[in-house]
Amino acid sequence: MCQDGPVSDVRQRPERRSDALTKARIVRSAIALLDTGGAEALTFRALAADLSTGAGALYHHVANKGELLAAAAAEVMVEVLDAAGSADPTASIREVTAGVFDAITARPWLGSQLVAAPWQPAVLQLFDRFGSEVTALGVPGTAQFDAASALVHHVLGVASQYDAGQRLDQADADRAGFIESSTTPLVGPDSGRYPFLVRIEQQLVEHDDRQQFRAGIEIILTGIAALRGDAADGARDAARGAVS
Amino acid sequence: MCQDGPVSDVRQRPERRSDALTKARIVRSAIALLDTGGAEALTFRALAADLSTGAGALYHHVANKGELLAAAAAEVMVEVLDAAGSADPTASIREVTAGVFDAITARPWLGSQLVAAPWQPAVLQLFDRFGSEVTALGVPGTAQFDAASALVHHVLGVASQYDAGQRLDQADADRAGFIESSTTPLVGPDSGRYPFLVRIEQQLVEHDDRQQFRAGIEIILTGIAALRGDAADGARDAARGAVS
DNA sequence: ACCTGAACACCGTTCAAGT
DNA sequence: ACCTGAACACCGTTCAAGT
Repeated sequence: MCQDGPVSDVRQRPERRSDALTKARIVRSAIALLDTGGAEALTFRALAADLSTGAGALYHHVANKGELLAAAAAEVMVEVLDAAGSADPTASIREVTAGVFDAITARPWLGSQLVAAPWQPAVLQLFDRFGSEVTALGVPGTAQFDAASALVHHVLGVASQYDAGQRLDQADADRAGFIESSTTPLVGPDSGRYPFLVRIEQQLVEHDDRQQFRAGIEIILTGIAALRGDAADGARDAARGAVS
Repeated sequence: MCQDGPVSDVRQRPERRSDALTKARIVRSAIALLDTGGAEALTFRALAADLSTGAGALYHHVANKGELLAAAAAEVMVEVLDAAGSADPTASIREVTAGVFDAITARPWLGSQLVAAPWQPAVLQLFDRFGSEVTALGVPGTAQFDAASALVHHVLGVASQYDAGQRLDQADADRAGFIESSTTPLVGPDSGRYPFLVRIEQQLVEHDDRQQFRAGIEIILTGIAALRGDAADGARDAARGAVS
C-alpha cells in the first residue's frame, strides 16, 4: 500500500526523470506536499521545484490552485468511498462517515478543502453516495434530499473542526483550559461566560473525538429512520433497533 | 509641554473626527467592509484608509487578521443569539438556527469565518447556547455534549455552503446544469457519474435552501428527542408533536 | 505545444522614525 | 503610548521568450 503502482506502472522504467508533466502527476505531487507539510506547504513554487520544472508550466495542466486542491480532495475521496461497501445501507453510511472522519484526521488539509469549496467533486461524490444509501434505506422521495444533506452537513461541520491547523491563534491550548483563555476576546456587550461548556468541561477534556463523531451520526440516523416511518408509523421501532 | 493630559480632553462631543482608535471601532469598520465587499474587501490597507490611519496602527489594537475576523464574527453572533429567546427549548433551538442561517445568507463572509476557525468565540457561544437548550430539553448528561455538537456541526456544514463567494471556479452555474459541468474534473479511475444527484435534479433546481435547512434541523431534533426518550420511552410522542 | 523563470500585482506584517 | 508609511517576505498568476 505504501508502494504505488496500482495498475499500469509495471513496465521498465519505474520513474523517469523526464516524465511528461501530467495533471495526474501534478496532483500526486500536490497530495504528497499537503500530507507532508500541510496546506501551507502547497505553493506553486514548491510544487514546481518538486517536479523539477518552472512554476508557469503547471498552468498548462491546471487552471489554478483551486482546481488543484479540488482534484487532490477528489482523489482522496474516491479512495474512501471505494473502501466502504457494505450491503446494508445503514452500515454503509457508518462506514463512509467513519472513513471520511479518518481521512480528515489523517490529513488536516482535506477538512479545509472540503469546507472551502462545497460544490467540488469530492463533496458531490459524498452527497451522491449518501443519497443512494438513504434511498436504499427506504426514505421516501422528497425526504431523500434532506437526509443526504443532513449527513453531508454533519461531515462538513466535523471537517471544519480539523482544518485550522495553526490558525487557532486565540485558543492555543487544545484541550484543558481553553475555555479560560477564550473568555478574553469576547466582544459582545455582555460579559457572559460559557455556563454549559464550563459545566461539562470534564467531558470536554476526556471525550474521544471519534466516538463523539459517531454519536452525532447516530442522532442523524435516528432522525432519518423517523422520516421513513412517517408513512408506516410502526417502522420507527425497527429503526430504533438498528441504531443501537 | 502645553497639553500633556492623557485623558481629560473629551467632554461631550458625540463623535469627533479624531476619535481615538479603538478595537471596537476597528471591528465596526471591518464589519462594514465585509458586508459591503465581501471577505476579499477586508485588507489592512483598506481598513486603514477607511479609518484614516496607517496600516501599522491597527496592530496596536488587534493582534492579527485572524483575531479581527473572530471579533467581527462574535459581534454578529451575539446579536443573533440575543434575538432568539423563546421559553420552549425546542422552539428556541429553531429560532437560533434560523437566525444563524439568515445571518450567514445575509453576510457570506460569516459562513467562511465560522468554518475557518472552529474554536473561536462565535462558535463557542453557539455551542454553549445549544448545550443549555438541550439540557433544558431533558437530554441526559452524557448525551448533552453529543446533541449540542450535532447541532453545531449542522450549522457549520450549512455555513460552508455559503462561504465560497466567487471561489466556485469549476461550478459556475449555481443551479441548473451544474451537475453536467462538474462531471468533467473527476479524477478517480472510474468515470462514475452522480446517479442520485441526476435523479433528483428536479428537486435540486426547485428546492428552497431555507426550507431544506429547517428540514435538516428537524431530523436532528428528532434524533435528539430519541436520546431523551431512552429513559422515559413515551416522551417521543410529545417530541413528535412539537416537531410538526 | 510545452516549458522557462523573471516580473507583476497583490497580501499580512514589521519597524525605524516621528508625535 | 500611539501612530506613520515605507519596506519586507511572501503569495498566485502572467507572459514574452525559448525549445
